[in-house]
Amino acid sequence: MKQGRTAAPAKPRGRPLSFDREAALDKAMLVFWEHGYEAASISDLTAAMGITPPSLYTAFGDKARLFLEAIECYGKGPGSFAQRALNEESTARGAIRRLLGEAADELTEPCHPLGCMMVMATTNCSVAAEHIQLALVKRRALGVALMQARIQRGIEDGELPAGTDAGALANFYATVYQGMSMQAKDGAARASLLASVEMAMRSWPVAADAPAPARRSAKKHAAA
Amino acid sequence: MKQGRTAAPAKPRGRPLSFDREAALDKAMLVFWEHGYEAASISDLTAAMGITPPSLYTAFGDKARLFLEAIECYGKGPGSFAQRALNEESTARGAIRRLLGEAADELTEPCHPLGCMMVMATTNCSVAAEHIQLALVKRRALGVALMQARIQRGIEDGELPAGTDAGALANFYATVYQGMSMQAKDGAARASLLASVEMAMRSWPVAADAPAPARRSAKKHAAA
DNA sequence: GATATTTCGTAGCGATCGTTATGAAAAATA
DNA sequence: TATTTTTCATAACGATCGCTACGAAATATC
Repeated sequence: MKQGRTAAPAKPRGRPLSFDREAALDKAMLVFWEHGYEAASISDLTAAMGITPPSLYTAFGDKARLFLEAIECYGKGPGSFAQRALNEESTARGAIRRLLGEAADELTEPCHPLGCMMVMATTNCSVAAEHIQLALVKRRALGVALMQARIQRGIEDGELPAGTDAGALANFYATVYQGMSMQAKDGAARASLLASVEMAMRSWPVAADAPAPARRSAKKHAAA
Repeated sequence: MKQGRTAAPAKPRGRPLSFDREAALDKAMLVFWEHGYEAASISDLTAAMGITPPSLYTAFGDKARLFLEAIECYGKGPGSFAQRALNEESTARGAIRRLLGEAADELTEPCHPLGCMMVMATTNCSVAAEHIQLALVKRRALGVALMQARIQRGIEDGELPAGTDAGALANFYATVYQGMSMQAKDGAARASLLASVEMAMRSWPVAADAPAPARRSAKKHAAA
């Protein structure tokens, strides 16, 4: 947003913001990512964002709305690899493999908090934050739906057996992804996650008339 | 403990406890299980346990010690199925399969909170609770070690190929288990988790000279 | 019964929680 | 310059956090 000087300057009336709203949101995202929604206090957030509580509230509404914006920020930033993997690969198998492979990189990246923010931020919370948790559950379900859609396309393309249950397959790989996120948070190394990705890909369905998958090491990139 | 009238009566001097310590601990476990360590407040706990704060502190020390006791209580109670599965099955494959299969039951059981307490209770917390989180990380690693030991025994028994990486295999199934816990917390049905268990078991290594695993549905119980 | 020991309920401790009232400061408009 | 509008920093609000004095009540020992 930040209304660049492109279309409508829309000269604001009062005193201008003294901080970069997007940069502050980025810092807030990191705090929520690291500690989760409830454990991240307003004083943690304002300290990281470099602003005072009144500035936070005038710019973002309240803690809940700030968190929801931070989630979107995550989805468009560090979490965007998933959508790219699903959209850019030519096969469903290649898409899922790339998604999990890049997840092993992303989830263990030392430049930012470990694990997936969507997975970790509200796994446990008080009754007061249940609506926040619900919002994240929906968001996660949306991610699974994207995987399912990509797999369904693979079925229709003949890449997967006709009787394949796209929903069950998507659920399985979502389960693996969420487990990888926990492992990363617990300190698992990238190589350890990649080994689990290899294992998980062995469960990929093969067409009944297709040759059995190679017993020994599979190629790193299956997509064309 | 509750010192039954078995060996040492050890007649206590002062006023006796007016509540059942183990029953109260059980209630506390449920609260921690549902909300996690930090989101479970002392007033939540005392309300569920039916006691006042001073009674809680004299009986259990403080919140952290109560939580650690609750974790042990979980491991000996609702979470004990895992150790039984690993100990009682005659094959490593059967043990892992039973562990995950019973997890699908346990994690979605409507009689108590969803998911695994060990996995959910401290996925995200403030810096003040980092030592609690560390204790749970260790506890989870202990569970993985048990799986690894069972798999290693399978390798030595010739059930699995000699070159199998027991640690990697244990990590994979731990990843699936933790992912299942998240899915259950998000409301996934038992059948959905069982489908993921089926998928995960397809990754089980087969000996090079053994016949390939059946393409169609595998038998429900692989163990003897 | 007198004393010692332990737990009981009440009530409140200091600290932090998320949030906001208040007025000065900085910009556009008049 | 005067007015309007918005953000700024200071300070504090009521509520809740984990935790604990305090004295009364309940038991064992003397």
